[in-house]
Amino acid sequence: MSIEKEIKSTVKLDEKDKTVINLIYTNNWLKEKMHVFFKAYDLSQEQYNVLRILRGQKGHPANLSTIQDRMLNKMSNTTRLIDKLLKKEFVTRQMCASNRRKIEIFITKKGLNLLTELDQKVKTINIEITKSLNSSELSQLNKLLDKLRTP
Amino acid sequence: MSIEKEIKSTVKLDEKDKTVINLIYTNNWLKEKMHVFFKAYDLSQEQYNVLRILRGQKGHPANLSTIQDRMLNKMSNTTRLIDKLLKKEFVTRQMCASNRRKIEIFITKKGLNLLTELDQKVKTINIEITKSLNSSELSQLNKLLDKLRTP
DNA sequence: ACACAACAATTGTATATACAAATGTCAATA
DNA sequence: TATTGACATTTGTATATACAATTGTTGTGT
Repeated sequence: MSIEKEIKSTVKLDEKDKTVINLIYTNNWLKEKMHVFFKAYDLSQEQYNVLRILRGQKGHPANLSTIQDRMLNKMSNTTRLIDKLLKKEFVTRQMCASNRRKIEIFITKKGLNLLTELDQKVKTINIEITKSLNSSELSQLNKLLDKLRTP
Repeated sequence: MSIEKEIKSTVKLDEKDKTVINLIYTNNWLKEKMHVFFKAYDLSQEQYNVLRILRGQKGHPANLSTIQDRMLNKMSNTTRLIDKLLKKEFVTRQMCASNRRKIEIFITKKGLNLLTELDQKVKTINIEITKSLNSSELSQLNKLLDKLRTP
């Protein structure tokens, strides 16, 4: 359904306004789906993302500022997010020997196992989410989103 | 910049995964811009949206469930959001005479004045946000987002 | 008229987010 | 070698979000 019908707009929106509202609306639609998915694992989207960042380190530790840098949501509180992952034993933290200001964070075996389990399921949900677009439309959409963000 | 460079991904993503991440990433980029804008007015995005819904009622009241239905974010707590708007005197509430379960919410003159002031500025920020895309790209993007959400 | 399910809104509670302030550490330089 | 500014993280606090439970009201069937 078109975004105008979807939000029952009483006024005609121009294409720019429509795009902004469409992005917000589409994101809520997406967030809802992701939220339902991750809830079953007692994990937030951003926690999952951080675990993936840590796996991407391939055995090397990552410190908090590196993680924050790569997070999708730059504003969230990284310390407390890591606290949650620690409590679930998906990561460990230790002081950096060469620079005691820094904290090194590692993903644990348990964390890696969770990711392995999730890999397939995330793949599946991403297929489900994008099922209405064919591959040419997907790459078009990616191109347009990238271009939208160019400063 | 392409989403893969942007998130410094260490693995090659397929187009579907890339689209999902791109949507999340783009939304955070957008949310950040909107947040900065609305902060100056001590208003959240959703509060602004609710005021617009109320203006769209053209003098008729809206009750809570109607508002919730039209909100972009279906999950937020409408009662408390209205509380905030009440405190700022942008809306009034009164019990519905014919059905005392319902609450009728009206936008005040003060609320309408704020919206009038914001109309121009929102237009401006939406132009700023979408400045990298021409009008054909904008309508393409809208079409793709609408299609993405088709069930 | 009474019981009861459905409805509409509110309240409670746990968690997440945003941002400022504080703490501790390091590096540069006077 | 003290001092100062920058850096890295943590803590505090206010607000927002998610969702369950509660309260009060209405419509319906018996």
